[in-house]
Amino acid sequence: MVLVDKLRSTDCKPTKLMDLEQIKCQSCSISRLCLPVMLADAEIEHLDSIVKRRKPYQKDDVLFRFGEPLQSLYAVRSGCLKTYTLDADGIEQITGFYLPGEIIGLDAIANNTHQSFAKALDTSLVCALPYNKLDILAGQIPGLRSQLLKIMSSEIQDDKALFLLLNKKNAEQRLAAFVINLSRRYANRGLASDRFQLPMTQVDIANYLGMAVETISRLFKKLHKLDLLELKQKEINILNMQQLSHFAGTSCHV
Amino acid sequence: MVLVDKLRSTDCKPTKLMDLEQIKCQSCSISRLCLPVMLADAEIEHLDSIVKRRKPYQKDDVLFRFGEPLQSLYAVRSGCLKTYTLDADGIEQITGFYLPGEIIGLDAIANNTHQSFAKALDTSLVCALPYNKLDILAGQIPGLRSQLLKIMSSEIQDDKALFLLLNKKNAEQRLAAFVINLSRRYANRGLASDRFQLPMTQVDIANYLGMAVETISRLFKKLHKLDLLELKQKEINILNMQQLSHFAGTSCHV
DNA sequence: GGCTAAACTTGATTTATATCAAGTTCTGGC
DNA sequence: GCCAGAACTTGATATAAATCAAGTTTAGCC
Repeated sequence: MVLVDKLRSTDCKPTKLMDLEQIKCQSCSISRLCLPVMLADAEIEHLDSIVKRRKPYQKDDVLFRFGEPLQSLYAVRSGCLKTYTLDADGIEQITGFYLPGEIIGLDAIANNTHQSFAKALDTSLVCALPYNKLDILAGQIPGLRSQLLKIMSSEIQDDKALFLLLNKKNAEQRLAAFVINLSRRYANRGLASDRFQLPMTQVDIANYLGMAVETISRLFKKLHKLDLLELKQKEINILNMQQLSHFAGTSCHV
Repeated sequence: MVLVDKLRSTDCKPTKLMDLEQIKCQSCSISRLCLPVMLADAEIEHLDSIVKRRKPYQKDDVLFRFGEPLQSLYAVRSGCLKTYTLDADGIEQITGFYLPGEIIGLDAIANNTHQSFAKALDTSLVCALPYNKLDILAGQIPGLRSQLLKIMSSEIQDDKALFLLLNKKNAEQRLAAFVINLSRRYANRGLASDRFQLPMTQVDIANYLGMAVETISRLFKKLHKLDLLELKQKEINILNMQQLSHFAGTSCHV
């Protein structure tokens, strides 16, 4: 099955789908990206006991909707998801993409209400972290408390970086930076960083980066012409990482 | 003295400058915006004991620099400050403005390093919250832990909203939304929301919103022509809050 | 109280990117 | 293996806002 193959390629050990749904934090291949960083074994077990593992979400399945009360944060185990709001005309406004090891729903903590919709872009496994239990556990385990604060701080950092990107950079710098950013996130989870599948459509990328799809298409072509990357169907192949990074950072007045 | 007058107008009780530097969390007029929300008296006292009150920062004084280790978060008591980074050419890129009751430096928690510069735009009083002590205290006081998480979540919410604003709205909607946002924040601290001083220059606003100063100037003029607001020197006078909000939210195709 | 630099204003011109229009290619379901 | 809808591509045109240029006003300083 396609699904099992996909999951296999995500995890180190070849395991059956059933096992992947049940796997514990202790043996989770992405735990170093997730919450259990630096926790003692007993503490991880404690955390593991509150985590609810969900059956895989299929493409277009919705995890939560705007306005729903916060029940759980979601840690992505495999696949990819997006968060989005709807504007006055009901048009989708994508606010984020989430890869394995990343936590969805942190913005809901302030007023116990989800601020966006979350939807799977692909078959995805997630762990649900019931927030009230997580909060209590954070009071008992100093390492978990610190880690939770760090994860939130990290999200604030990322948001500020995105802000600067959108506010100060032109279209090609945005797209280059977007690709570099995805690449770094794949590298972090131990996957190939110079060759990977784009989990979202170009329409989604355009929406997220505040550009027209046509512009995205033209710019991918331009980046290819410059021998910086190749895009075949949805597979990105970064040909010159260093120059692409440079391109993303500083304006290229050519 | 100008300073004392300014502080007086910010605080309920007329007090001497010396008192304001020493005032405790228990009697701080902005405490409901700051950390002590919902804490018991004894807990507030506990928090109060770690807060270091600083002499006022003068206009252009720097609180911390990019790359410095995180010592303290800063709670604004009066005045206004900005955070910014420098781009490759050394040009200032403003990432935020901070009003009384707001906390500066949350993005530094992830890797214990400040991610920006922070500078006073005006004579400003701040409380320094030593982070290691705050973290420990958060482990002892559940209400403080929750509040800290909520404040961080709230910052993430604000960042996402800003992201949507910059990504999806045109220049006049951005400016209108910026003014509305300031107005709401003044209202939150119990000050006039329809008539207030702009604490930053138009150059700073332009920088923050990713626009040219000329555009800001023209748009303020346009908003005035539409009888939505008045700008005299640095004093904003919102003439039609409802329409201005509407203007900020939905595109006005006129 | 006059001088200087910064802040702001106004108009003319340019430009990056959106929009419009009309394709082609890909993908999933029967 | 074919069909329909979605995704992507390509070119022509429009436009919002930047840039350039040259003011005027404001505010701090000796």
